[in-house]
This record gives sequence, C-alpha cells and structure tokens, in this order.
Amino acid sequence: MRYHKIPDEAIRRLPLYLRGLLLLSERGRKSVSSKDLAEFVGTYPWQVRKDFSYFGDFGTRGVGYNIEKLAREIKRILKLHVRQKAALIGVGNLGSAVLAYPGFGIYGFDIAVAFDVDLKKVGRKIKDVEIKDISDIQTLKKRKIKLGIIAVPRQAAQRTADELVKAGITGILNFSPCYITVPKKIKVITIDIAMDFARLPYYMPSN
Amino acid sequence: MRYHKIPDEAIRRLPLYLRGLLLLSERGRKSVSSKDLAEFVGTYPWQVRKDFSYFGDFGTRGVGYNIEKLAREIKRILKLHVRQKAALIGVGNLGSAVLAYPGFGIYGFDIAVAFDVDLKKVGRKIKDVEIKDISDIQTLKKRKIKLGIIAVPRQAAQRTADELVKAGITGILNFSPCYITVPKKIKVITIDIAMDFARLPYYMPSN
DNA sequence: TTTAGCTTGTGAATGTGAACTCAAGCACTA
DNA sequence: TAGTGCTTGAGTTCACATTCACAAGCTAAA
Repeated sequence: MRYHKIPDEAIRRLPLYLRGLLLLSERGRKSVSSKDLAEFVGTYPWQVRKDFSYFGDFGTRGVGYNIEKLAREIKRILKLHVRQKAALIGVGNLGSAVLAYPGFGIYGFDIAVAFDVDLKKVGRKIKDVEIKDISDIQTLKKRKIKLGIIAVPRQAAQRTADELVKAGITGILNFSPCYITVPKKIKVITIDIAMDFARLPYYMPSN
Repeated sequence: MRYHKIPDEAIRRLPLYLRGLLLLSERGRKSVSSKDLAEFVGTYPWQVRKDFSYFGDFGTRGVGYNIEKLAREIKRILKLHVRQKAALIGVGNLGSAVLAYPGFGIYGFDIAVAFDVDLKKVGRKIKDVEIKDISDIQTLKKRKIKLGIIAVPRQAAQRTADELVKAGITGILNFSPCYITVPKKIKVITIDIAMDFARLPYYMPSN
C-alpha cells in the first residue's frame, strides 16, 4: 500500500467510476484515458488519476486504462468481486422499486430475500425474490446474509434496524427518512430521496 | 450576511436539520439545544452551531433554539418557504415510489404533474397527480414549473434532460444511473439508489 | 442584585481533500 | 535508434471543512 490513508471521498467515487466503466464496456470500448472517463462521469482527470493512484498503478502511460482490468480492480477494492447477498425489509412502493432496480445487480448484489409485515404480500414473488413474513427475519443469521436494505415507514425504521443487527447484519442501506442508531461496528448509509432535492432551490436563480 | 462564503457542506446539511426539527416538532417539542439536535440527526453540537452561525443568530444562549422559528429560517434560506412546484418524468417503479413518498411534501414540494411515454398510464392519476403524455412536456414552460424529477430508464435520461431544459426547468433531480450534461446554469443532483450501497462492503468486516 | 449553571456564537487551529504541475514512461514513426 | 506526442503517477500547493476552546449572554433562584 503506497499511501497510508485513503480518503473516504475516493471510496465514495469508486462506484461512480465502476458504473462508468461498465457502461463504456457495454458500448464496446476497451480502454479509456483519465480525461475521457472523467468527462463521462462528471469529474476531472486529475481526480480520477489521484483516486486510482491510492490503490496501485492501473494505467499505462501514453495509453490510458484497460477498462476490463480497471473494473475488476475496483470491484476487488470494494469487495464486490464476490457476489454479495442482501435482504430487503419492506416491500412497499420504495421497496418494490428497489427490487426492480437493475443497479443493484450490476454492482454484484443479489437481493436474496425480502420481508414484509403485510400478510397479503407474504408468499408472493417479485422479480424472483420471495417475500417472507417479517417474523422470519432472524433466518438471515443462518443464511449468512450480511447486508440489509430498510424500506419501511419511518416509525418502524429503528425497530427494523435493531432486528437486523440482532440477525447478524453488518451493513445497512436505510431508505427511511430518519437517523438510526446502531452499534459502532455496523455501517449505515441513509438515503432520503427527497432530502437532496431540498437543496436544489437554493442553487437556482430566483426568477 | 456575516460570513463572506457559505460552505456547500453546510447547505447540504440544512435539509437534514430541517427534517429533524419537523420530527421533533411533531413530537411536541418546542425548543432544542445544539447538543440534542446533533444527537437526533447524527452529527455534533459544534457542527450544528457553526452551520447555523453562517446565516444568523437563531438561538438563545443558555436556552437553545426555538424549533418552529429555526425551521422557518431554514426553509427561508433554502427557498422552501414558498411551495415549490415540480414535475416528474417517468412513472415506472421508481417514479411511482417518488409520487407516494411523503418526504417531498414535508420539504414543501408539490409534484404538480407527471409524464410518461406509456399510453396505458397516460390519463390515470396517482395520489392526485395526473399522468400526461410525454409530448406535453413543453407545457411546463407555461405553467412556470422550474423543477424536474427524472425517473426514466437510463437510455432516455439525457434526452429527457434536454427536453426539460428546453421547457425552462432550472433544477433537476436525476434518478437515472448516469451522468447527464446540461447548461452550466442548470443545477443537477443525481441519485443512484444502488451506488451508495456499493461502498458498504468496503467498510464491513470481511468475515 | 448576585451567583450558578447552561448554551450559544465565533475566531483560531487543525485536518482533509482538490487542484496543479511536471517528471517518467509508453507507442508510434521515420 | 532517436524523436514526437500523449498519458499516467505522485509530490506540492492551495482551498475548504471540521474541530476546538472560550467569551458572551441567557435563565432561574436566592
């Protein structure tokens, strides 16, 4: 490891680069320069190069980066080279959208099971994912599923998180619009799909 | 204005504080200290105080912040004190979830109209929002709607953005998993609901 | 009016990440 | 083999954001 400390911001951008690389690969591109990749994902060449340089020498001077190799390297860094199983809790509007969203697949995630409280939904399948009763949530431990996606109403979010932790989950993606408290070991990322929207007017011209 | 330059990061956190304040208010709280608010939203007291201090003296020493007043101030700063009309493009899984999501309402957004290419959807209503044919998108100009939410398949995202810009929109929330190019004046915020998930395994213990 | 106990607001110090710059290295051509 | 043009990798500089520390100011009680 050539750098002692890797910036969190660099980690945050890796999935962005990965997405771009996969897209370019789909279009038949074999290699790409930092300039082209930066333009494609909306950043700057020096940012791209600096970010990659934290992890190794992935490029070839005068040429650029081999797309397939670079994508593989990023997957390895992010631990996405092995297929990661995840569980979804809450199959309402947002939960259903998560199941249907192709993005999780391309990053190597496999939503293996879903849970809901609504007995009318339990037993049904959405996109090959079976919906189980929420009371079966502790089966995650046995199945060694370590990732949970919370898409329940806000009132139930903290309770759900507690259950997930008890079931041995160590990473949570929280779509409920509230802060949830978990043991320090557990990593939580919260997305409130409206919150980012709320700072848009600030940046817009007023008339 | 006491500070010449306001950090972008402070702006990014304002909606978070606002959400917290509204939640506390709902629970009957009238005032809150920076310590309590910080804990409630998952940050630190000094961060809270510093962020607010960029905009004015909203608190009372020895007491804390009046919740209602502070919420009103934040709304004003973010220009959310006037109800902001928005248009949704794409009423698929994710688009439907957006329409059903209560979060947009609490920030003062009003999703006034939705568009889709699917003629089977056109004419229907979801949550009182009428779905119109995508070819009517230029009516946004007449209706003076300045905010657009893109929830279309990736292949259509750039095209949709171009249409929105032509229709006079100046702010875009993009849920399509790709970078979109717009004139410099237009502010775009992109959310890929899977991308943040992709950095979770990196932070998790490996076994 | 004075004192004790809190809590804010903010200048200064520290930490972190972005931007710049350029030497090093590769490919291609003659 | 030498020269040209291009692109990476990384040290340095600069800009921005977080954290600290404490004076200022409020409330309540005696």
